[in-house]
Amino acid sequence: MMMMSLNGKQPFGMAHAGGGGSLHEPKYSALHSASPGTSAAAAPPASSPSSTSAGSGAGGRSSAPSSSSSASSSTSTSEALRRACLPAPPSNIFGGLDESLLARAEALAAVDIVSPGKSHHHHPPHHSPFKPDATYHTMNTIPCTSAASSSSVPISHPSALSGTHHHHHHHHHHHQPHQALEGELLEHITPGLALGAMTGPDGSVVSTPGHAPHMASMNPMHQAALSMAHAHGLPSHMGCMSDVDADPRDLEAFAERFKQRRIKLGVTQADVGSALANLKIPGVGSLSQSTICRFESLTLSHNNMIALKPILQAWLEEAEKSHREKLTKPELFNGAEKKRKRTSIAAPEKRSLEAYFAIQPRPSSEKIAAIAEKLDLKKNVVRVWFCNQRQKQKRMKYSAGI
DNA sequence: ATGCATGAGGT
DNA sequence: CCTCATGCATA
Repeated sequence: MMMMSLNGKQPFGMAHAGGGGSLHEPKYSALHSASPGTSAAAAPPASSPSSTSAGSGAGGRSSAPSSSSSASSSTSTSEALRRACLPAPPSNIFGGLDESLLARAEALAAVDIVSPGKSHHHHPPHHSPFKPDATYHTMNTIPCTSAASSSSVPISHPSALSGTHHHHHHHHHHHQPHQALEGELLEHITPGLALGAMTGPDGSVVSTPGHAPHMASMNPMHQAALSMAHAHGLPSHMGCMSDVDADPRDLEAFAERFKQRRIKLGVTQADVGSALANLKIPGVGSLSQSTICRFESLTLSHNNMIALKPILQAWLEEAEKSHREKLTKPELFNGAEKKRKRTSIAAPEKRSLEAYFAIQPRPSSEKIAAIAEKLDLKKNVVRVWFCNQRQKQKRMKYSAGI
């Protein structure tokens, strides 16, 4: 009974605090909508070349100054470059692959070729003692002292703006690694993946999150920034920048400045995320701590970074203004119960997946199913894993080598 | 700070 | 089913 503060925020600049306990109200982000590939609609608010976007726009923001489909990669110089830098040996199927890696992948691959006509009784000697995918969930007993909830602005407009965009697309042929190889050299390999795995890192002991009520010391100014809700238009000068600045270097610089100033204001990443909704930027709702974190660490796609920059910049300006004025308004937070499961893929399985990924980043459904069965994971889990892996491979990070 | 997940929008 | 932008749940 007496939890005064509302949300356990993470200690500022740092992270890793169980502070995750941040309970925010259901945030609906309207900021969504991606226009992959060729579409080059403007990002969020500022950029939109067409005035119409603002009014209707809401949900639709798309970015993509450059095409992004993996297939057509060369459309944008920067992106192509970026990707080229990533530590993923794309072409060398065997050339630069380590043997150990290959071995694992092969072992894995063996699975799918085994089934067809032959005896498919390749049942694993013994796989992990327990389901690798310990899908655990923790009851989220939110003791949240729900305060007055009110101004939740779930600006959710499913509408998408698809404006005129120049798009040029030349398709690239993509030679995909022959899958035949698997059938050839992998057959005899023994799937020893599961062996010697159990003892490993996969403690799988998910003990209690143990969030300590670590809120007691709040900076006097800490809340000031959270609530600036002036709906005044953003500085007009923004209109031109969001559309054109796509330099990773600028983004990197901005991200860093952003983080530093944010910390200076005593605001957590989660705070920023929620506060974003208070800026009544059309089409912009709140964002999660994750996203803010990723922005700061540049672990977002290039397009995403570009799209978010103007928004975060706007917030920063507002926050600093408010801070100066020492405007203090009551916080409004709310908690909602949400549960979700996060399957944890054990180390050995993960290694196998990685190995396989090195060979074939985009396995077919059948293969995925086979892999899933072999690793004793749900097919969907495997599929999602591959999706996420591809995304990671693509994300920006210190890829700004231009 | 990250791993796995969900969903929208496109093929 | 994929890609992308995001987010919950975690370590």
